[in-house]
Amino acid sequence: MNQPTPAEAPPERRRRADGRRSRDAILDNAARLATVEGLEGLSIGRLAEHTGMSKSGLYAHFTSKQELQLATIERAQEIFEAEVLSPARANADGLQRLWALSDEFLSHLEREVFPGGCFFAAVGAEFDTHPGRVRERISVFIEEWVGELVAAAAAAQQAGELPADPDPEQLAYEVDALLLMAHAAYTMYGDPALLERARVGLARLLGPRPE
Amino acid sequence: MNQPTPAEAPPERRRRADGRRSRDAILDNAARLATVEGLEGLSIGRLAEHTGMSKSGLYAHFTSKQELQLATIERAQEIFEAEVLSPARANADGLQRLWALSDEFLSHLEREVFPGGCFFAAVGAEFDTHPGRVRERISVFIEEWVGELVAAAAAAQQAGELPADPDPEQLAYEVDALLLMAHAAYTMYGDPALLERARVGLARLLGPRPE
DNA sequence: GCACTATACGAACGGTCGTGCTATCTTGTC
DNA sequence: GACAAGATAGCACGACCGTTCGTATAGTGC
Repeated sequence: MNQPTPAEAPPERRRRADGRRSRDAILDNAARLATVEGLEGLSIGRLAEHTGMSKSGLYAHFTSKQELQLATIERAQEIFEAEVLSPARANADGLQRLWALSDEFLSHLEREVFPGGCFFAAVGAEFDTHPGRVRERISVFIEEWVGELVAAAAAAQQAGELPADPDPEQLAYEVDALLLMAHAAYTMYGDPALLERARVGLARLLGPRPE
Repeated sequence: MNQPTPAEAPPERRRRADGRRSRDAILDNAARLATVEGLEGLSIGRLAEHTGMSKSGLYAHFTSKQELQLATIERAQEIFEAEVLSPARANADGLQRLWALSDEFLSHLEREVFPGGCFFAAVGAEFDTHPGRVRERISVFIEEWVGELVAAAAAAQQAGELPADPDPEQLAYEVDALLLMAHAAYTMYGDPALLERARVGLARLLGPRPE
């Protein structure tokens, strides 16, 4: 009933090179600005001004503000992948990777990859009370991130690098708590000592870094 | 140089009983709605509609939106005092109070005193990148809250209820991290098990509840 | 009970929001 | 080099924003 046939699929609009470049520039700015102004508070006009193009020119790349927000999340996810997940995955599964995930996360805060700290912590706090497609995508990503922590914790336990007592989910929760706190405190006060406190807490939780 | 004399102080406008009642109702709604819509996203019009009065009638109680935001923070602080700090302070200083502060905080999340979780976590995440008087007041309150945790941790250590090893600031940081995580996770997913995880983490940090 | 004034309202302001429409450039394809 | 289509800009819209103003109503101190 009303099922779209393949023939009715969107006609696969071809993209021009300059258009793709513009779109990339827009989303780069959007991902970074959203951690400062918020994903909702970021207006099309200001984003256009900041990108150096007209409001309608920018808007032509998206069918609605919500599509822009979803594309921004996707771009932020790519940045997070490149800056945190990918380097951490270069480490062996288990305790080493768990430490690497934490260290890379804290490093991306310190390097201020996003001016407003962790993108997903920032927009997650904004959209946790706003049901819809945007919130859905954010929460899915957070679940994947937590899953990554849980998997590393479970591997560490199976390798005997960590005691089995707090189950992997609990361990991931406590690690994530320290990372979230580091984001919140460092974004609010800007003092690197507040990142170091998270590292101290992690050492109490995981023991010293392996190797 | 341009120093205000006492005579120039604001003429102490007298308040009527019904006006005070209206103002209280406005701020009650504002404090709760701000955890959902955000302190900036909450518009005068919607707040007025939600309170059952006209936009201009509501606005007459404040000289600007920023004054309304500051008054809202003050009201939220009173609520937090009544729902969390005051009951916790009924406990003896030291480990007992540290546990009470944590439990009362988690309880106020579970009872949904604010629909968007912890007021100061929510608006703190919104304003951490917005310098100004609003952010200043929020950060001052957070410092006071952390100070309360630090003081209780220090007292617990001096009473020999906790090892002296992680200094009180570090201990307070880790406790606060679990509480912040509980707020974020519970607000996003609504699962009480996510509050329980914080309690488990606290037990690993502080040992079992005393008495 | 009267005079005073805090309170509340309706209307309107300049501005910005997201969103369309149309025209004009610019790029890639044959 | 012509031509279809993508990219961008200009303009305008209705809605809502914070804010102001004039005015009617009603609580309070004398």
